Amino acid sequence: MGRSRSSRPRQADIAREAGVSQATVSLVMNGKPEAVGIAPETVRRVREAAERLSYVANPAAVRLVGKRNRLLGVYTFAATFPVDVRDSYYPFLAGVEERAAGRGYDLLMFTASSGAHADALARVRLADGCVLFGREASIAMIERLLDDGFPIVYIGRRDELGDRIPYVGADYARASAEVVRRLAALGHERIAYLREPGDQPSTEDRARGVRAAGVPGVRVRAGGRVDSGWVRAQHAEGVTAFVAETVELHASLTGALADAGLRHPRDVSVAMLGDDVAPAPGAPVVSGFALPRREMGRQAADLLIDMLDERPGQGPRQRLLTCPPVAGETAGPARRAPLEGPE
Amino acid sequence: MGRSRSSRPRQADIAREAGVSQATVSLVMNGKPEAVGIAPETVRRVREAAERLSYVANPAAVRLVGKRNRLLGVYTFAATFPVDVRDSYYPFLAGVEERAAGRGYDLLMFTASSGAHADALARVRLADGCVLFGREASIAMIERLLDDGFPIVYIGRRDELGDRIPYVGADYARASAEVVRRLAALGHERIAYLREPGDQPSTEDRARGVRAAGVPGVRVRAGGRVDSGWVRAQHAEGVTAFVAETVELHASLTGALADAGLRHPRDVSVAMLGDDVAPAPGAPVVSGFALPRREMGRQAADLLIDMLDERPGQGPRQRLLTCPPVAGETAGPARRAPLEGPE
DNA sequence: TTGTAGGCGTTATCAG
DNA sequence: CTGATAACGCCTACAA
Repeated sequence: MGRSRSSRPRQADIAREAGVSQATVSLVMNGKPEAVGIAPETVRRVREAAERLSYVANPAAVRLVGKRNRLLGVYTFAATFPVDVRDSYYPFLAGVEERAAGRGYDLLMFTASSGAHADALARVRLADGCVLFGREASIAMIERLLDDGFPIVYIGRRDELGDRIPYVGADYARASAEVVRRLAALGHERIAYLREPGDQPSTEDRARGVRAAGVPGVRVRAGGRVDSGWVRAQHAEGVTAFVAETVELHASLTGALADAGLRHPRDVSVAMLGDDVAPAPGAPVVSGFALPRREMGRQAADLLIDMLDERPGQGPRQRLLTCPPVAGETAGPARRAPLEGPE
Repeated sequence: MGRSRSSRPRQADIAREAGVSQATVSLVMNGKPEAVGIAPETVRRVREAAERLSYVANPAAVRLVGKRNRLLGVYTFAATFPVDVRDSYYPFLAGVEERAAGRGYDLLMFTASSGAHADALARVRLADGCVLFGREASIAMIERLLDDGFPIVYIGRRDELGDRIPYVGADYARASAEVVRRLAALGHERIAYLREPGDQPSTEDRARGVRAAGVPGVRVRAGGRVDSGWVRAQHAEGVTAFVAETVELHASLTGALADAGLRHPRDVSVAMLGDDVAPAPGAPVVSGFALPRREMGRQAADLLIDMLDERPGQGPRQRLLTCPPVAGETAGPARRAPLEGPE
């Protein structure tokens, strides 16, 4: 008996069944039988035999010989925030997956368990190329991958490596400027802007946008959580609008506002330089702008696959997508500060 | 110069670097160097070279020789709904990922474009095992995997294959019964139940639960979208509550109710046999129950990894998790039907 | 203690 | 159209 039972059929088994050679089976199964000039009758016999034995090519063998695994890596630089970043991560993934599926790639998601970038540096190479994202990227790791000629695309702008690294980012600067201008148009003259510490491009870009808005009364606070004392003080100084860079800062801000007894948008306006992917049920839509996450994922995957398939890249290797503004419910017309006394 | 740049390093490359044979590299990398008796000095040299080149074993090659590659597969039988099922898919994925990360596995997500399940399910064998999910599973293919002894775990109950297939499902029957009983307790005597056509376990289980609730005035409608005419007719016949099996049916139902000028929960009550993962902003919380998606993902991954690592399975191979009820905002006390005339 | 050789299932290239 | 044969990258006896 040919193959031992319980092991799956190989091309050799089909060949025997159909009375042909294994090479013929390979040719038939690869879809180009007539191109090579194989008798229709033979093709039929082979196909039948394959069907009968319910043959499927061993993917490991196929990929081994193809020198490509048709795997698209997805690596996240885990953030250190308490909030589950995973939530904001899936929309990107959806976009990547959509394109990968369309172009015949599977996704290899590297789990951020160890967080040890050293190990990651190697594991990432399990895939043919890799989409990277997350603030707090390890530039050393990225540089190393680039040096080795390993194909990567970053989701999010990265300028640390000049034009060496392909990316698909969001135009934070422009969108942020618009947010501030909208607030100004609503009559807000003093605006407090809460930014993250550090110098990640995503942070710097937004800061630049805020400055570029050209609204004079903007004060900046870089750093962590805020409390009711701080917001009360700001309000007392005439601040009528708060702009938080991230979801985390926004959460901190709304908490502080609530503690301080300030309602928004009634007493003050609140905006965010981004959006909230996983809003609490019943929470108001935050004013700000939306990240085209899915589209970023799509374009990143396309860019990467173009590189892998050695296609002539259709577009630039570094792209910034525009972010649609979100009017939201947390910002409204400015109301002259605390002249009314409590309640 | 050894390998061409941009081609991933192989054991042969390391061997050259370390001045040993490729076989030695394999022995060292497989962790049993001292068992075979390799000089510590040699081991060190090999390890260093591997590190320097960021070596990782080619998963295809590993699989071809019949060894594990610590990749956990994830495959979704994409539904054919217009609504993006992906949304309800990520919470499961999050659970799977969490456990995979914790136990040292990376995730291999198999993508299937437009019902090409045959091809995709063949590729699945590149992983050590696979978590499957989605309604509309292809039983034939699952059976094939089982026959070949390929480790799989289904997320969702599957009874088509008896006890051959391990799964982690939700206890739809019990949760559904509770939904109906809650409506009854609110005074609803005539309830219209909209179920999907077909005989998927998830559908049948819920139907069984609805029957088991023991509420006499329940009428069933199996099939697609409903319109305002239908809901109006039901209402006229004294139906005061509607139960939709799925998000899709629920969406159709609320549309029809709006068209018919019926408000819920004021005029009629609405419940769902499940929850809405991606509710529209500002949409009310739908009464029904929650699927413990993340936990299902966790347990499925654990179950599968137990099989892969040949651990003594901690629990049963087929599990049903209970679904916490969700009071929601769409169901309320019954209000005697349309005796009040319009407006 | 280390190297050599055979094989996993497939593709691809030859000369027959 | 068919055999034979050489990769692909890795593992594992078996030799030395």
